[in-house]
Amino acid sequence: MKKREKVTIYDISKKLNISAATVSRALNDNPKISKKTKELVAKTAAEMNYKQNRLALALKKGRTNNVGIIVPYIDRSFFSSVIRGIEEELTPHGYHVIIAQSHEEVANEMEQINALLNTQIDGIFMSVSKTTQSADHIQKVLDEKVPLVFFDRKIEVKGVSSVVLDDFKGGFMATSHLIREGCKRIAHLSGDVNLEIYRNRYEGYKAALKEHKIPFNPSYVLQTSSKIESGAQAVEDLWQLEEKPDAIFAAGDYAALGAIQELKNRKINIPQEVSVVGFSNEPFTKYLESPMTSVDQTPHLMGKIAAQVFLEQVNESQNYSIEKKVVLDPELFVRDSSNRTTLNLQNAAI
Amino acid sequence: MKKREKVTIYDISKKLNISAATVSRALNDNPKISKKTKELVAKTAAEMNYKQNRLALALKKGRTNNVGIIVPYIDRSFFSSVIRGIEEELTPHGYHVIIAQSHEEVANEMEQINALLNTQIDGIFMSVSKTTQSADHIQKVLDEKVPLVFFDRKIEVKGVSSVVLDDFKGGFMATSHLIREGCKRIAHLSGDVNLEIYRNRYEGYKAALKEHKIPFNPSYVLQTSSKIESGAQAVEDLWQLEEKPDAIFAAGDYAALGAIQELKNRKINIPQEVSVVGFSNEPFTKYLESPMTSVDQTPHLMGKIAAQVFLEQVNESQNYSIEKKVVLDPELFVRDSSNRTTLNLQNAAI
DNA sequence: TTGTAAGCGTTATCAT
DNA sequence: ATGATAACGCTTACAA
Repeated sequence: MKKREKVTIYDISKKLNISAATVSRALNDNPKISKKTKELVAKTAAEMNYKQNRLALALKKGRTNNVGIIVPYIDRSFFSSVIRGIEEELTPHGYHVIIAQSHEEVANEMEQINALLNTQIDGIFMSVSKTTQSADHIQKVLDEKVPLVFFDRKIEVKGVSSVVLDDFKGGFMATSHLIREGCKRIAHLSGDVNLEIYRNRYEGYKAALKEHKIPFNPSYVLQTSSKIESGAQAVEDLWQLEEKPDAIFAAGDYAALGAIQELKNRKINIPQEVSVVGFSNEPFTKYLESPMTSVDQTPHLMGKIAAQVFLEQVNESQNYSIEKKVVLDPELFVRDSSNRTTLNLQNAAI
Repeated sequence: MKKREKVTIYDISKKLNISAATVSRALNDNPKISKKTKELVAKTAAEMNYKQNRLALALKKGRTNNVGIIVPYIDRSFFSSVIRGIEEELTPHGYHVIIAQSHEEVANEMEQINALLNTQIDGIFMSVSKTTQSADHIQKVLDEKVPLVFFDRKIEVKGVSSVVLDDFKGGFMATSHLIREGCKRIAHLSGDVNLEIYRNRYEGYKAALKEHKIPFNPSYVLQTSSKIESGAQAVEDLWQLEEKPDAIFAAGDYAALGAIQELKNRKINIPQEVSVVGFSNEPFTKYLESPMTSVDQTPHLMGKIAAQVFLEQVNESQNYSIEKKVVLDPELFVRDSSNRTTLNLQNAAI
């Protein structure tokens, strides 16, 4: 492949018989440069098809205007929406977004962090993997004084900002909704307890029961993975019980879908006999034959706010340890799978 | 924010009283460096928490090991899957992936291209926007001798490699399948004709009709957008006709879903009275009450192959104009929405 | 085997 | 208003 030849400010300076410094200043609209030279330089640069080499700029300035995003998988609806939010907020500020996947493995997470630090990114956005327990690898980021923002899945690290959903509230809303619909024996399909988000959804569930004076029954709580089969299995297990549940609040939409499928297998009426609520508001939930009620995590907004938090952090020049914790409100989309009473007109539209 | 201090090879060289060049060589495992020095340098580097500045390396070498990907929207299931494929193929080779969105606007596409070229990416992957007509902005990429690979949506540019689906075949397979299921009056909901992919699906549809000696009826072809309402509207229009269709092949899953919804409104039996086939195999299609038949575009594979094409291109050092056109085979997932005869066991599993 | 010095393309400091 | 020069952190001839 032929070496690609780049036009530099030196080429322009030679052609115009002026110094490279002048060209640089003219290009940067420095007030000390005469209008005439500026125009001349601009014109010549365009003619020669000059393009600024942002690499050299980055080396000089010590910042690349690149940020890294580390997520478990980029093709999950939730994560790709967050990424989109970040991209859209940051692009107008001249930043570029580098993405990396952890595949839910803390080892990959470490590698990706190192690789990103090597490329001199100006910041890192990250949603930790399921297997992340300690904060050792996170500490390296802080040591380098690279701004870090957690979103959705975080671990507690002093001095690190985060933007997360109020998962407690989400669990509380979902459960309260079921109670309002008349459900009394509400089961909970919880997620991986290693992740704070699932613990919080569970706590929200318990709090709602308590507030409505409904006794908490531990045998109604099963841990599931975010797989359809896992949700179906949970129903099988629950239906071994003497007292069957009359509602299921799943901490994830896939588990909820599996539950629905197994309930239908058993000819159980949804929502009349058993109501179901999921979590995440995955796109598929609203396209089901009887659409599923689910808690929306506002991922696009989460991305945008995470980006804003980063921008604030970068612009604060003095104190080097601002920590901002943003907690977003979840939104409950009530659909057929839990709607025993009236049709919620507000959310009936797609 | 405190200026972050970086450890350079000079810091190491001072501490060890050797030259920076030796440090550099030792770090790069240069055979001319003694084992002893290498070990010493490695140890000291680790102690001092040295991290290579890949920016300086990039400036020196003229390559960043970053590639850019431009897609209409990153949070569309198809695109995020392709991106995932590219990322997974390229990460082991030390590349990082920068993503950018065009929002289906050619103007944004141009801006993103320029921005990416400025950051000195080593290659660009791109799926053109709906509004892209000419190749002027593409030519700039070629002028800079930056490897370019189109995926899925391409425009014809001499010397540019591409990885696309055989959309003709996809349309042909879908239509032939419907014919085999006994359908005689097959309607087609086509997509934006500005995009080659939709024209090809349409051509595949026509070819299948022809092969089976089924007369082509232009009033059975309607242009739709990739919206649910658009598919529903199409059914309304089609059902004005004297001779109603007995099958619908939609060039997109959302239009197909809209069609299904409207057919159900009209109490029309699917698939017995009208069979429906979509295109893209969006995740939601298999979770529908009666899952939808759809043509899969193997996006993850498409990403991986696009990445491989790029790698080949980079490694070819001599001729600077290898053009590779890869065409992937679509895969038909037969599900309930078109399955009049037997259950296809092979694809029955989720 | 190791050291010296130039260079990648900018910008910033200090002169003029 | 403009020019000369150093510096960002690294690699790589060329010397030694």
